[in-house]
Amino acid sequence: MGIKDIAALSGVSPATVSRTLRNPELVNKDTRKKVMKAVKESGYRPNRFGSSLRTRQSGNIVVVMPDITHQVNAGIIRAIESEAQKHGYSVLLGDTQGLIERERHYADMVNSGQADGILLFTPRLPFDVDPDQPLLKQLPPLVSGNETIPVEGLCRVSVNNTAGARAATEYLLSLGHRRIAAVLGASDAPSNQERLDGYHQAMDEAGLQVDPQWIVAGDYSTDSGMAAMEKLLKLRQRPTAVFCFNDDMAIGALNVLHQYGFAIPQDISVMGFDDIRYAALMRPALTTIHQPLEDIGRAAMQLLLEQLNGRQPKNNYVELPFELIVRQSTGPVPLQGESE
Amino acid sequence: MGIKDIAALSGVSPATVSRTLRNPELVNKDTRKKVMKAVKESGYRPNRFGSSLRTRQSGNIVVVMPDITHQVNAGIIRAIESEAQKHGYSVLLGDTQGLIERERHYADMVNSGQADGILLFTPRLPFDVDPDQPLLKQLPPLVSGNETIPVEGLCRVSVNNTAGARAATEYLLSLGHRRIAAVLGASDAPSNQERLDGYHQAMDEAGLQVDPQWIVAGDYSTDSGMAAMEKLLKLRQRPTAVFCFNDDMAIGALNVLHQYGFAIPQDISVMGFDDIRYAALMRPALTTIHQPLEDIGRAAMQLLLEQLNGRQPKNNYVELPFELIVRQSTGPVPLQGESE
DNA sequence: GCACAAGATGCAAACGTTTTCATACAGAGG
DNA sequence: CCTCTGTATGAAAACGTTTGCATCTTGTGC
Repeated sequence: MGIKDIAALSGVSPATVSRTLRNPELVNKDTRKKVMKAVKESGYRPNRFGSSLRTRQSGNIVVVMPDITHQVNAGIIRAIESEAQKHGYSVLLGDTQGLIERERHYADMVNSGQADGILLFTPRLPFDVDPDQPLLKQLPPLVSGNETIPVEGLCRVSVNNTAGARAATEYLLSLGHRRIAAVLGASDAPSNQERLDGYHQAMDEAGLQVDPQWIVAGDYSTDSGMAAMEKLLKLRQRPTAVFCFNDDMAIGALNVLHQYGFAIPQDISVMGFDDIRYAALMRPALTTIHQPLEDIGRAAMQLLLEQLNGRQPKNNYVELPFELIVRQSTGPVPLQGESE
Repeated sequence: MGIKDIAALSGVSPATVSRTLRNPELVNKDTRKKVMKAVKESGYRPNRFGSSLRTRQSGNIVVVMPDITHQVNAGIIRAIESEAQKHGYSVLLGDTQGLIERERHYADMVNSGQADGILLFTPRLPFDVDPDQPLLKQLPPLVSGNETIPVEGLCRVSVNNTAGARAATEYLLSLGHRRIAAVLGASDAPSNQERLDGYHQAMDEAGLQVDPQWIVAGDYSTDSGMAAMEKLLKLRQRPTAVFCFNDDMAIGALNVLHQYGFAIPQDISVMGFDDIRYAALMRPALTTIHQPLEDIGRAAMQLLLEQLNGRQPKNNYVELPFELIVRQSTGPVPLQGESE
């Protein structure tokens, strides 16, 4: 059941069969019909490897993520896959489990021709590059998402983390909060630095001095959110609002606060970032910054498709809109908070 | 940079290079070293397509899931991917978004040779089969997971849903509950039927009559859990405990109960199934049945590997242990509940 | 010293496509 | 009637591996 059989079946040459399937406009209408008929009847599917070997195109893309188990990543990859399939590409899953060696392993797939392009949601470029050559020329079709790698000219897509964090902080300020803590994400994540910038911008513009104790380390995990909250509660001057740089940490914070008997948001306000599905289902429901996961995934894939089709996209940075979602975990600053 | 170049570089034939890479034991130690050196220095990676074309092996497996966005699926696929990579396989992601046409699309990948095997987490076999022939002979290397397709001899892996649901129900019974409602999952999911069986078994054994009104339809989504809970609250004789067939629905139920001002578990107990990450983070934390996602994924992959290596696994059904996780959403039956 | 086995290696033919180049034919313009 | 252009097809050469078979070498037992 190779292309030769179809050729024989329809009385033409393999070349014509191939053309019928890939460039129908090159073949006469009647011939086309004959071939199509034979294809249908035999259920012939071109062998991908024969084709790939010849064309040097795999029809695969690989998406590299630190942990597909996180809502945010799962949502994004789902959109990617949908968009990819629409354009005839299959997606190879690359969950790095946080290991750099794995990042390299997946990067290798595109080097070895197993994938035509790569979607990177990790904060590094896992490629060996010659520092003397222009970087971009050495990279395969690639787009960086979320943890956007700041390389001039690199295709990137994400929400504006800085503006998002700033909007979050400004919202807390608008509620009257002045002592606003920030729980940071993974220290090697660009998104973390960006969000921190946004926080600082808002505080600066409000003319507020930030007590360094209000800035506490985390790593985007729920546990780190809990630990951070514990630390904040021990401060002499407790913050009246806590802005966690993602929802998981905010959920951790919520739990610690409950445990210590605090009322939210009466005693203390909590904000997240991401708007994962469970944010709305918490008690109290979490105020947060929404990320349009589907749009991110789709945009990333589209940017990659441009490159795969040989066009260098005009806009190599796609910035998607975030949205402030006000729920019940934030409220006006408590009175004693003001007066203290 | 083909195999020929390496051959030239190391002064041997392409055949020997190939053997060095794939069956080192066939080649003399010294030769092996020479070749390896050339490979290292040139950074040569065998072209997968040349190889695949010849061997008819893709080195890929495809995993088909209804929605990778769900914790349970994401956790499983992560384990699969890890195990697959360990054995040199790459995984193609197949998120069906619930569409049967997509299931078929992914099934086609293994038919067209793009994947060597398939891991199915959907409740259907998306293959065209000849009903006169023995079914198993017509299927590619395949294992069915979670929504286990009940075909004699098919490789399957899952927890014992029936026993799990039964344990859940028995636990509620042990707390003194008698009016125990069940919120069902997707009606076409085998897991749903199995869990329902378990529920009935426990109720029967306790000698309790099940009021049909206590059995309410759902589809494993949070929304359906909410709707179901609303329905249950409208009953003249309200249940004192609600067993939702997954955590998402239980979380929905929890939210509705909060909304109506019920105290959990004082007024009403709620149980889930799955033990997703957020179950422990709910207020109150959700009592549930734990599924060992990692083990499920690994077992499924191992079962597939057996088949890919030409061995028919001796045990074609792997049943993994569940665990009853008691948290705060369940408690003794309220007194008025007993007396009513 | 000979036959034979075993161990290494090379030759060359696949595997199933795509695509360049050449050919064939038909119609148009002179 | 001849040439020219354009359209439709086919022949054949890749693409990069793997592997059956043949060959050559070396060692072993008699």
